[in-house]
Amino acid sequence: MTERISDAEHAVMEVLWKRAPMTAAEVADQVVRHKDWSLQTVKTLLSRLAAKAVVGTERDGRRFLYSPLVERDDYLTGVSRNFVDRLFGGKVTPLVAHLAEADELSADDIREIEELLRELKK
Amino acid sequence: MTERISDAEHAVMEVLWKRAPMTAAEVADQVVRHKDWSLQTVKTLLSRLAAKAVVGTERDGRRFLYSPLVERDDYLTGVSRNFVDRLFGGKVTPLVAHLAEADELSADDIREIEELLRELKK
DNA sequence: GTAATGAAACTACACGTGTAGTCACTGATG
DNA sequence: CATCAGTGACTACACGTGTAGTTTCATTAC
Repeated sequence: MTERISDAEHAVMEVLWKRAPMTAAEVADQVVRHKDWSLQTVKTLLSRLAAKAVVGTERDGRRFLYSPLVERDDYLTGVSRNFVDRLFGGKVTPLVAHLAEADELSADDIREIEELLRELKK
Repeated sequence: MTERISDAEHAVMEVLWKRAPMTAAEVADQVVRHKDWSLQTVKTLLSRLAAKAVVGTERDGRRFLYSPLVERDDYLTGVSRNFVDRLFGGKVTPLVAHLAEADELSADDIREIEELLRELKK
């Protein structure tokens, strides 16, 4: 069971998944481009992620370097499965059907997905 | 902005979406088939949902009848969009691609989705 | 060596959520 | 009429989360 990652923590993870290892200050610099948080907030989130062993720390002199210990792909798989399970009875088709009905799928999207599925069958 | 519905509240809503209006006791009877909750817990959740105007109440003598005020479809659309936005940059294709790579899509699923997309293009 | 700086660690605090317990009221029953 | 059973209302309480402020410790600059 992968540890739960909250929304705010997820924003931090996205930064670390793009590049790692990074110092807290570097992470904060990146995060602040999207979220209006203070450095302290980002540090707190990093600590919580470290406490949950979702990121690892490595001492670099007087500061830490942080790196993800969980792969982005694995995380996405976990939450996606959970999402599809809870809301669509575990089946992907109803999810796609729903998005389509709600007009969340453009004609381009449909073409893209068809192409993707064609590839998958090979 | 539709009011946020928590996980536990969602379980209650699923019951009400299947049949409504229902009394608190009836809802609890159904919910308890899946969740190991007390009647009081279900009542609390109903109250919170009513406070958020996600369910409506109608007096029936000394008790209440509860009905959803939010359509299941609208709710699903909201959370799905939110989910796809946050995790897949708002694009559905990467979501499908991800599920496929993670082997969450069976050959049958793929056929179903292809069929669905064919229908959509008409 | 003392002061300033920068980093992590610790503390804070309100709000949402999961999960109930208890109270008060109102009809029904004997 | 006195009691009981069912119901909603109110209260509780711990834990997670968002969002920091404060403290402490080590290093760097004078």
